[in-house]
Amino acid sequence: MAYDQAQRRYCDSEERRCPALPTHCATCHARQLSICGALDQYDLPGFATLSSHVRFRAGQTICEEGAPADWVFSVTSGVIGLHKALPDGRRQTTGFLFAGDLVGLSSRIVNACGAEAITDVEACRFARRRFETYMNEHQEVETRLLRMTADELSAAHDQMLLLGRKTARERVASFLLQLADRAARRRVQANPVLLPMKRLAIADYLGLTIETVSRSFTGLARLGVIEMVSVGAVRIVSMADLRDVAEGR
Amino acid sequence: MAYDQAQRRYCDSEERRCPALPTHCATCHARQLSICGALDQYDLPGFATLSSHVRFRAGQTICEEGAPADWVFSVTSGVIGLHKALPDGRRQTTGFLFAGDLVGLSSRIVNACGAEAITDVEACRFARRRFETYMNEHQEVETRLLRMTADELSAAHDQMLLLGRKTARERVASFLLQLADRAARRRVQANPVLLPMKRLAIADYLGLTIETVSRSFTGLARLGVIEMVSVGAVRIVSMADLRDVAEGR
DNA sequence: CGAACATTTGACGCGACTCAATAAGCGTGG
DNA sequence: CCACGCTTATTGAGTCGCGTCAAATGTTCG
Repeated sequence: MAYDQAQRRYCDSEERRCPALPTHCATCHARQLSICGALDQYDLPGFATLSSHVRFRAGQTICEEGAPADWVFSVTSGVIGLHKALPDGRRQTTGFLFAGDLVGLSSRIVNACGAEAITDVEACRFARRRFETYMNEHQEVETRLLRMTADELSAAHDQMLLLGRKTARERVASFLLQLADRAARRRVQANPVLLPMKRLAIADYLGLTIETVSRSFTGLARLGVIEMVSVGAVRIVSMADLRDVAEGR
Repeated sequence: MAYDQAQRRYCDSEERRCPALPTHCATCHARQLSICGALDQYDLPGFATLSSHVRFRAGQTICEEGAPADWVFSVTSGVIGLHKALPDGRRQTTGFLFAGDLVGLSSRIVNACGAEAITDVEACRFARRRFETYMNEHQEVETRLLRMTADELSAAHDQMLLLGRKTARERVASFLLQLADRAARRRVQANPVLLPMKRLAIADYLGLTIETVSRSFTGLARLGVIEMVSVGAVRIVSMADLRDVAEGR
């Protein structure tokens, strides 16, 4: 996460989502962490006192599906995975959240999804009750949240197309494009795409098994559209070709 | 759609979503149609003039994926299907909308999904620009829309679990439970579940083919958890057993 | 009644899953 | 620096659920 000296803040929130309101979290004492464009302590007096800074180690459970939805989190660094599960243990990851994203948009009374730290994570935690009260008192926050939730919904629809209709290879190609796209928007390294999550997490997100994910990577590499730099980094040789593969053309 | 003499309105909006604000559409001259709890002409003066009443025949295209998102629709009767498609024609239906639902929640500049009339449809149409302006001026509308969008997002996550991890039989069982649930909430016939859509529309929604949908119905019937009353009506013999099948237990 | 369309059923093939073995990463300690 | 053990990733062989293609049956409506 890069510190912008000119703006005196860290810059890893997504620019598309947070075009106007650069922010930081006053409860993170040592450093000023970008929390989310939706939440601006300057425009919104008293906001900073609502949150506390929390950390999670990779693999740690942040909240469980079906548990009371007491908290809203704003990711400041690291990656969080949201997931739903069936009684027999089959699991579907519904999304990965990066710095600038909010955890809990789809929850009301109980958590719609479980959340797990994919990497080490830092986040700002808000009591949902107070968060919602504050939101109702500050319409600009509510407007911003509505936009973010609508964007999430749109992304969920894309993922439904992926899960319902795409082949394994198309899914993995689409996933790489998603990651590259998000990285570019967050202004971090986008071409050798970094994969912060393990194969299992990717498989859970794409509705596949780890073996099929692995074979799909190999297949894409043999096609020549990507090169495996390492297990956790993929060079996209041709963006256009990868897009064609992802869309089944 | 039943007319409630006491409340002087039609009652097919979903009670869960529209708990407090019974409404009707002043532009529907002959009858007072419930449009959506979020949109109340009494609390919100001038609102009625924003919309016009439109009709679509079954099978008609309401709007196309990727086209400019000029309109927001509020369904007053019938069923609308939202879908996304790949260049080669593979199609995924992302949701079915019934009376009381809004079309266009996930769209911003262009339509995130295409929309098609599954049955004959009546709806109220709003110019998106004016709708959003009005929304910004009336926070209660925005609050309601945020809730509706969050609910949609939660439903989308459930569907991702279905598409990514459930077997064909589990998907069809889940689908029947969804329909029964919505019918109950809309206070219309819920046990012999009515299927207003064709097998192809069901298949597109569940990420299957029509043949597999058909075989799954037959399979569930042979299991004894449902009975096919007709092509468009299914009796649920045991709700609990059907739930067990849907969850893979 | 009959044509057009929708649904069901059957036979078969393929893509992704399962199970199993091998290889690659990675931290630890000698 | 390398040896060792543990975790994670890749590759291979075989199976199975769902897709494909084809035919039969049911439904709708002029």
